[in-house]
This record gives sequence, structure tokens and C-alpha cells, in this order.
Amino acid sequence: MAAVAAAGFTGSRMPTYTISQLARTFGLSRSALLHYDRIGLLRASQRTMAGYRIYSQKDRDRLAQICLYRDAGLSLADVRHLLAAQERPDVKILEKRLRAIGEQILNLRNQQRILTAMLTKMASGPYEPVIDKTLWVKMLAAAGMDEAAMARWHAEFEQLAPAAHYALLRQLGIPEREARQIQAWARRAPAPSSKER
Amino acid sequence: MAAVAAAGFTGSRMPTYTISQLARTFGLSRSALLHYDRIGLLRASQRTMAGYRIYSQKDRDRLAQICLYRDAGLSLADVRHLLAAQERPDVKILEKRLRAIGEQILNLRNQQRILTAMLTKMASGPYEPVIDKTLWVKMLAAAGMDEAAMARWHAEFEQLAPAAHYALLRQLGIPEREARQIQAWARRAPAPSSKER
DNA sequence: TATAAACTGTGAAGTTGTTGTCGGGTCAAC
DNA sequence: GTTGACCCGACAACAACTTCACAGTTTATA
Repeated sequence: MAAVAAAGFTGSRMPTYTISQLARTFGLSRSALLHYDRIGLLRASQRTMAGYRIYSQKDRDRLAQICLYRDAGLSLADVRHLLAAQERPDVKILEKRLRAIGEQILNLRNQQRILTAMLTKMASGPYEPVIDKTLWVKMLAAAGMDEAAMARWHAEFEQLAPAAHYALLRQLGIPEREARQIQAWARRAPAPSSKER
Repeated sequence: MAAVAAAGFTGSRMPTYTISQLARTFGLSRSALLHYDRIGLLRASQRTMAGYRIYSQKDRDRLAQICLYRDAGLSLADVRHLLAAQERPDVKILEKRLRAIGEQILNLRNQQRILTAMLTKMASGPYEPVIDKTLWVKMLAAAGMDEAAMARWHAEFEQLAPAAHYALLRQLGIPEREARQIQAWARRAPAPSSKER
């Protein structure tokens, strides 16, 4: 009774899959599928005599759906609900998730601000210059700040505390001349309206 | 031996705090502080004879630091390291966090896309119009989409599939005339350069 | 002064979505 | 008959808490 599980064929019937095959094709781990089975989200529709799971084409499709919803960041509980009420999938769940994402992004943006403030303070602090220009720019870029965001940041900083801004620029190893240029450019830059988000 | 804990006074000495007082002032739960105590991140420097925790001013300051770092989204392990090496706080940790935030935001944006795609499909699907214009806009707004983002979205959709775009607009209850206007405007709108993020 | 309400303590277990490890069974090939 | 590649179920671990159960302490009220 081996042929069933191994190659995925039962004569000319629909293909079947072992647990690890399915895991690989969806970029999941075997344990994840075991977990889905345990919580009843996705059970293999058959077993071999030895107890090996056999996933059918239908199971595969279901898993595809699950992955789709998971990629949207939905919890397994929500995924279960969505799959349960197939006819008219619950808009409210998706909406709720969308709202949550918005909140999370705002939250992360705030964290970015806190961190850049910390790093700014450290860079212009009494310590040895731990940070130089390239590192600084790389960090902010890695944080997802684009040109515009950096410009806004410079403008905001310049408006709030020009002296500290200058000090920071010098700390980053930028020569006097260039630092003054940046300051001037920041003063002319797009006003950092306080309601921007 | 009650006076110590209760009002937070020992004669004219520094103020002290009970666990719940401290929790309230920092917007944490009592259990969180218990947790911090257990893992040794913040232990009360004294106890009453009955075993009640007494937090000193110093403890309070430490907690303030902890909260600051936590607000930046750092893990308790990282917070511990930062507090341990007080003199020259580790820039690398902050940098790493900043990078992680960037990644997370990108990820969430992707999830937004997936969800809006799903909702779009549902709104223009074979079901009854589950969503109308106001709800739609409210949802996207709640997701943190501003005017610009919505414009980009319309432009992208229009470029990709004008017919489907039109269908969706109609589904949302927008009259023919207005729908065509929106389409025209979307075609003129800022090109959705694929490298935008 | 008695008593109830509000607070405190400890320890254990639960939460979420996995990953990893264990010992042991199964299968195909050589 | 023995490798090596699979599979099984069960359990431990992660983060940062929360919740629970149960017992002792303090404070306010009657």
C-alpha cells in the first residue's frame, strides 16, 4: 500500500500529497501543517494504513486559501471563520484587519521617530562620535525613510533647534560649509505640517 | 508598618511606590511589573515585613527608561542590555530595531494590498453589493490610506484593468457619469512607478 | 471592633503560531 | 539486511504578558 503516498498517484486519479510535499510547495514547515491538523484547520482527508497523512487536491486548495488569508496577516481563528462561511465571506473580518494594520503602521512610525530621536541625541551627545554620515543615512534608509521623509526630518529638526541640527551634522563628520548648506536647504524645504502622517 | 507603603512617605525621605501605583503612573498592568520582577528586569529594592514590594525613586527612574525603550518596540532582552551597558549604550541594538521596523512596515503595506485586492474582488463580485462608497472610503482611510495613496491606488487599478475599475466604481454605487470622471482623473494621475514605496 | 472591600503575595497555566527535538515506526532501494 | 529518507505523535520552547486560584494584609466603613 505504498504507491498511494509516495508518488502521489492512485492509478489515473487526482494527485495526492504527503505532508512534507505540501509543506514545501507552500513554503511552510511540516510542523505547521501538523499544527493545522491538530487544531482542525486543515486535516488530511485520508491516511495510509501506517497512519501517514494523505492530502487530496481539495485539501491542497484549502491550504492555498489558508495561505492567502495568512499572508494578509489574519489569525488562524479568523481564517477558520472565513473558510467556514464560504458563500458570503465576512467582510467585517477583513475590515477589522485592515483597520488593525493601519494602527500598527502608525505605531511603527512612532517607534521610528522615537528611535531616530534617541540616535540623534546619541550622535550629538558627549560621547565619541559613534555614528558617521554614511552609517546614519544607511540606518534611516533601512528604516524605510525615503528622500522625502529625510527632507521632512531635516526641516523639522532645523525649525525646532537649528543649533542642535548643526551640531549633529558636524558630529556626523560633515564639514562646516556643507552643514550650513544643508541647514539653508532645510529651512526652505517643505514645511513639516504638524498634521502630516 | 503601614505608613511606608501606603502614602509613599517615610518621614521626609524620598517617595516610594506600591506596585499598583507604579503600574498606573506608567500605564502598565500590575502583572507586567510582576513579570519584570520575575525576570529580574526591575526588582523592587525593598519589601515590607508582609512581603509587599516597595519601589524607590531609583526604581521608578529605571522603569521610566524601560518604558522609553519599550515604546521604541525593543524586546525586554534588548532593554536589559541597554540598561546594563549604561555608559555607552549600544547603537547596534537601536539600529537593528530601526531596520526591523522598516521591514515590518513594508510587510504591512503588502498586507494592505492583499486585503484591498480581496475586498475589491468581493465588492465587484457576484454577490450582492456588500460594500458601498462611504464604507469603502472609510475602510481605506482606517487602514491609513491618505489621499495620495488612494490616488495611487486608483491610478494603478485603472492602468491594470480599466473595465474592472469601472465595474467596481459602479458597484460602489457611483453613477456612470462620475465613474467615468474618476477614471479619466486616474489616467492623468501620478504614474504609479513600480519602484514607489 | 468587626467586617467588607481593596490590595498584595506566590505559583502555575494559558495565550498565538509556530519551530525544534525526541524516540520510534515505515518505506524504497541496493 | 541495512542504509537513508521519510513519517508518526508528543512534548518543550519562544515573547510578553494575562489569568487564575488561593491566601494573607491593609484600609475604610458600620
